[in-house]
Amino acid sequence: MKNETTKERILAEAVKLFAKEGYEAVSVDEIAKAVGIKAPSLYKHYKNKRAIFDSILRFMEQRDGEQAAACSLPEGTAEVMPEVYANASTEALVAFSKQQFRYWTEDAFAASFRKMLTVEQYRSEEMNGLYHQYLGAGPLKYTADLLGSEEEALLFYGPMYLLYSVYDNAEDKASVYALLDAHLERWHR
Amino acid sequence: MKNETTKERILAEAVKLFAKEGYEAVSVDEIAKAVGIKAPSLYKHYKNKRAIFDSILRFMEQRDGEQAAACSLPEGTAEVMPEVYANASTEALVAFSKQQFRYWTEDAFAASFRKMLTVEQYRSEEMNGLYHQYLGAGPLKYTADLLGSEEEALLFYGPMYLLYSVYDNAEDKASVYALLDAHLERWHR
DNA sequence: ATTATAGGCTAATCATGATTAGCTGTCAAT
DNA sequence: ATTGACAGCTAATCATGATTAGCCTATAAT
Repeated sequence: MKNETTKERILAEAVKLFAKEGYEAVSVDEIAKAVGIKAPSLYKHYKNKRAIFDSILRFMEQRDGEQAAACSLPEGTAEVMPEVYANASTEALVAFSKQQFRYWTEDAFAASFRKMLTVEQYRSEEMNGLYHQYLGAGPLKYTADLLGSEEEALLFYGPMYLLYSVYDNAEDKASVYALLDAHLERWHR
Repeated sequence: MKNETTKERILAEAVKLFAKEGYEAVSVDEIAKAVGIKAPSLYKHYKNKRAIFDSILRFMEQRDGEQAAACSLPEGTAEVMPEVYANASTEALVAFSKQQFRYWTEDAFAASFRKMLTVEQYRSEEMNGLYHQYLGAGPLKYTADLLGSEEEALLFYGPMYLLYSVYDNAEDKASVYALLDAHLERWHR
């Protein structure tokens, strides 16, 4: 066993390709080539192309669980646990948001996954749901619950959401982090 | 000749499909079926599949030119024409933004085009450029020029940008317009 | 009336892409 | 030393998808 197993390499290369081209547009051959093996060998690790995609989803789901667990912010919605929300400070939201942004931009797998969701979001109900859970309505609603206002949430999360897109294209990534920090400063008070 | 020519119908159906599935994932057969003809007949109107895609881009480019011309806001960048920018009022930006939002959501072709750019944005430099020109860094920079601050621009355009995504999923579209209006109100002053 | 064109159709063609079959070498455990 | 699972490879297979060829009909212009 190497530092990274072939099965993992396939996942890593596949998510990169799916992010760039979209699931349908990527051939099994392309994935295999990226990994450095021949297409039929892929089938020793995954039942078929779709299974690779599904594994990416399951892998991320698991990762997300860990990420959430390692973080102090409450899970669930405000309706179910209002008292917990009342205590959560805006400071914590800011810190959490900064961490989330770094996660979705700096972590190679997460960054590819984010792009993959972006390009797959309109293909099915399921993908649409995941996109919103991770990047769209999900974080927005979460923020709204914490800030107690949908409009405030829009003002808080909208710029972050836009910065993902800016980040992906920026020559100078540091300047984007500076913009993010400046934005988040507004909520320090 | 009908109200809408076959050639136009092809464009309309194709952009819808490309928005949902992505260019590569859509077969010529699928487009033909949506139009109500057989695949080979498509070739009487377009040289090949790529030509349909290119026509969509050119059509939108033209449309955009008209849209911009019919609008009072200045074209070009602040660097080239600072005096024009100094005169443009925030009121005008708000009005323009509301119009833009309605355009990218209510106009069927524009809405599909927006989604198509979203799902194609990572495939090539060209698509990335168009995505940002129409929806990402373009409007952001434009806003920054008018407001004189990148951070303000983020605060202004970020929420709008997020609302496109919210809109696409909303059961109740009117509530999204309400949110947009509430957001834009902030800049009335 | 004749004819040319536009636009639709069916039946190839030809390439690509997913997947399977079956062979082979490696390596750990017997 | 032997063996079995693992992971790779080459050579099919089989379906789908883009595109072309060639035919047919309506209709607009002569």
